[in-house]
Amino acid sequence: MPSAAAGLADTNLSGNGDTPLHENVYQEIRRNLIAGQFQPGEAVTLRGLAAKLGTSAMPVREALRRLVAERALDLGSNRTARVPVVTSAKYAEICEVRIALEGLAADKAALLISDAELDRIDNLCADVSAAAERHDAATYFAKNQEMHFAVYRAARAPLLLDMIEGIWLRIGPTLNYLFHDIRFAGRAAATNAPIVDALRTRQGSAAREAVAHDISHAMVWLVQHLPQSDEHVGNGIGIGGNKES
Amino acid sequence: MPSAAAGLADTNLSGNGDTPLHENVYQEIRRNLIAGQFQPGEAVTLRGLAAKLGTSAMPVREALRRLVAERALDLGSNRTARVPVVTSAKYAEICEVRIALEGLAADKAALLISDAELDRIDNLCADVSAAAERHDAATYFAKNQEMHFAVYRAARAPLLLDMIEGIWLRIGPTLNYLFHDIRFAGRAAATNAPIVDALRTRQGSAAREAVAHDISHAMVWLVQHLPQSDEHVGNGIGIGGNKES
DNA sequence: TAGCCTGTGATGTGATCACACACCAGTTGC
DNA sequence: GCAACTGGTGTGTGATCACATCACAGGCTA
Repeated sequence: MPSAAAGLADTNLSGNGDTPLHENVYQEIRRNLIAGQFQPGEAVTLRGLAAKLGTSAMPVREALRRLVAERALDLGSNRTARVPVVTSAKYAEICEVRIALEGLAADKAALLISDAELDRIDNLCADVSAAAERHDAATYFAKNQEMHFAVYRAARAPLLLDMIEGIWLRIGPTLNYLFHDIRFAGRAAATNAPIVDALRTRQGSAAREAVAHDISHAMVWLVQHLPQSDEHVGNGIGIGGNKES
Repeated sequence: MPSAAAGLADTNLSGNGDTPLHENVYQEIRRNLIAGQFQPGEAVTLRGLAAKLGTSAMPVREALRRLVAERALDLGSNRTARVPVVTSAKYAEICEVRIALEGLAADKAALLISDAELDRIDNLCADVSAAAERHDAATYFAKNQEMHFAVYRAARAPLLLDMIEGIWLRIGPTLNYLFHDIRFAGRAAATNAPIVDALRTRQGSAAREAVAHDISHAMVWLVQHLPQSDEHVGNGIGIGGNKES
């Protein structure tokens, strides 16, 4: 088995018209990253990915440089890009930032959101609950993300949205991979309803607190399953930590 | 005059031992960006910079890709990298995010800061005031930045610090260039003292509010001098907007 | 004189090659 | 038997080349 891109299906991106090749490569890697196709700690090599994607090393080089700059990949000491390992300590810090940023976005959204957006968020919220009921981790993850970003997009703050996306890109690989490994409990989903309620009544501070509670609620459960240190991870054993307590 | 890197002095980065060349190129461009050596809206070309820096186009290509990913440069429609033009609307949004992020950092710093760090911040604060008295915009800018980051570093939150650095990198070019153009008024500097006071008494929420006030105070003055749209900027005329009202 | 048109230069993009370094295993020496 | 050396393989890095595209200037034609 080649060391790079264990879960990445072979593709061919060479024939896509006008958009630059490195852009497609970037999107492809990013997509697979969010979908949890890469194991945290796994090495991502230039030529390995180039072979998988059917391109030369050059577009991959640019895509990796971009992902490293966005902190979606880590640059190890030997300059090899690796999928970052989110430790419990790092995740706790990330959640503090998320509460600040996503709380602000929810606050702004409460004052600017339209009824149409509200209805769409309601539907997404129902999808999330349904997926949670079915223990369908994959669509839960996708729909939950879609619902949250529908809220944040309503804030009409592109820079803020951009930064929130960057954070989700960082934690996406680990969380999604975690949900592939650990049986999804079907909890959460109840913390989404207060967000919609606050939004519908246009209460900014209530929306902020609802988002903060949603993030905190997920955190206290997740940190138990995250590794405490980023050493000896990504060798095929799994995410580590206290998997069964 | 070549179109790229108008204010960038010729350098030679080729002989620097072990660190990769593209890393040095990145640092060099970033340094010049923060120092206001590039005009907002100015085009930054591959071969132009390569010639200036005495390297081939390859390291420059990677450095630019990285800076674009960090939003320190914009990628125009014709795929040419440009120094971003921070409009007054964008700056207002940035300040909201800054208040959320830097406020959080100040809050955390108040609980973790050491006396030695507090003394160092005190000294930097004095330097800032002295530079403001002398109307010395360059050192005011540098010392003010150093002082703020000394506070944020005391929060012991590397991810948070990283994001704050990213934001300063975005607004640095415009603000610094603005201060080169417009006579620096010597205001501000009085808003730094409350930050230090709150830190010294370990009052987190007070530190947060002091930082928020510092950011808002600078904003209301700056937005008047920022352009309202990013069109027709960077053609050598200047930053635009209502320069003399 | 006005409008179009083409040639030319510059730009980003992608491929390919050569090189230095790191890692890993096999071998040789003690 | 164990340690140190040594070879090969794979890695990122940087240079160079070829190509498509775009902007603009200059000249041509109507």
